[in-house]
Amino acid sequence: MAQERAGEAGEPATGDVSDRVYAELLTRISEGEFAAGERLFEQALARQLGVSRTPVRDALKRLSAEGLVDTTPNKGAQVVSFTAEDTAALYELRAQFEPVACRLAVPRLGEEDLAELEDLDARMQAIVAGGHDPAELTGLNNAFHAIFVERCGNRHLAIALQALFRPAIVTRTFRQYDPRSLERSMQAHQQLVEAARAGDGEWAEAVMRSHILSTRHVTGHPGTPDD
Amino acid sequence: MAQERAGEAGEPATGDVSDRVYAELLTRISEGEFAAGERLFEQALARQLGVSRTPVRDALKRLSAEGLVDTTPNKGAQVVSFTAEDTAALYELRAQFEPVACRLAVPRLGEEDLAELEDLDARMQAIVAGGHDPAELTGLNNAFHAIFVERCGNRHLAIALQALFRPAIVTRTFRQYDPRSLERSMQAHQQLVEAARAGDGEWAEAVMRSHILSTRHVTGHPGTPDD
DNA sequence: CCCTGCCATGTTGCATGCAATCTTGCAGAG
DNA sequence: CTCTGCAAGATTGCATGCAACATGGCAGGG
Repeated sequence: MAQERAGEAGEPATGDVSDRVYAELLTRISEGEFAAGERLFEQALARQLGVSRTPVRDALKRLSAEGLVDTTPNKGAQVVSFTAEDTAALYELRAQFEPVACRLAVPRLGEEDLAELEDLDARMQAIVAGGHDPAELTGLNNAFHAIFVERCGNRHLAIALQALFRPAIVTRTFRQYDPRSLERSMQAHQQLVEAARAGDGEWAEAVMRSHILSTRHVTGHPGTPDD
Repeated sequence: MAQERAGEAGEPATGDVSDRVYAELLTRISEGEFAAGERLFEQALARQLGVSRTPVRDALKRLSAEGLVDTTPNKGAQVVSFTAEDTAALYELRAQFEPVACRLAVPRLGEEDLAELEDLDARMQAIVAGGHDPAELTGLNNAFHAIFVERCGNRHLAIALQALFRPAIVTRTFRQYDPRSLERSMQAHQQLVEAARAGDGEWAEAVMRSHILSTRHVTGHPGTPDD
């Protein structure tokens, strides 16, 4: 859900079933169904998803390349586990690089992208207004941020940035959502949409930077919202 | 040849044969044996390397995730081809980020790493002094730069940076080596080793930045040396 | 002569079988 | 009681068979 877009930015194109499995595993990881450090067995997943081991294997390899699972030669894959320092560093890097991607992307956004941003924003606000479902919100938020990364204009920068950002979906699950920060994030998203509509990359960059920084120092304790 | 280190930084660990195939394809691509845009057929490569299609498939997927080959759903993989703008942007990003990684890495380098840096530097100088073999030099240079990236202290930053840098090995093959820039690069490498020995991250950062920038503006024409 | 539709070939993608390796539990010696 | 060695189970990694899709050539019609 929300990751069902065929080609995000990297080279996701593999097969048909393979992509389904990948998407499934991705959402399961992001929704916290798999604990950090939990081993992922090919055969078990294959049975569960009603497919062969091959596409599962492919998906795990892909997740491994993206840094979402660790694989050891003859032992298989397990969900990454982060130390507090890792998480902090991750946010630090994000705060530095994502705004840049944002600035680069804004002038390149088409009407389609803008519409999607608005749609995602609206859906997130709807969730916040009603009953909170953190998992679903995480997915939408990822999609929201992904748009800027994907459209930054340089394939390899996009790949590199996604390598940085994707692991965050693992850490995020372990935090609660506090209403105050959440509201602030929603406002930031709205402002991002506005800046994007205005085609003002620098504005968007600034908003994105403050958006991320605002979540950084609360990292760990009371709970960061979706950034 | 220089890529034979088991685990670079990302999650390379797969199998035994699989890694061999990956390394082989990587060097072939970097040495320009495969033209840009050339299709890579699984079966053909499998026959050539005396293995099954499976490890070849794995290796191609890995290269795809790293942005070295493009894959289309039912068509397979082909070597990436860059526009001039892509290459320029790549160097731009490199100039921004690699020095940072370098600064972070230097304080973390152990005696072993320093020795390897010196060794690589020495071997590159030997090649320059004798008959030039650009291909071999490229491999050594990649290994040299990789050390800084790998030791930067953050796994995910390392992955992200490698996503940026690895594609450069494709573009580099298409340039000639001009003695003047080459000499300058060698000096930069030496200075990097010195800075690393001194544990001076900022110095190393500055050297690395100028090192990369010195190669940037000649990109395309007369030929950049190995950066 | 050019264009369109079909058919044959080739290639990828998925499923499955087998061997090598690692892990886990137990038995036996100290 | 603890530690070591072994053996059985389990899991990954590699090889191969089969079906689906894409590509290229050829024939037929305009």
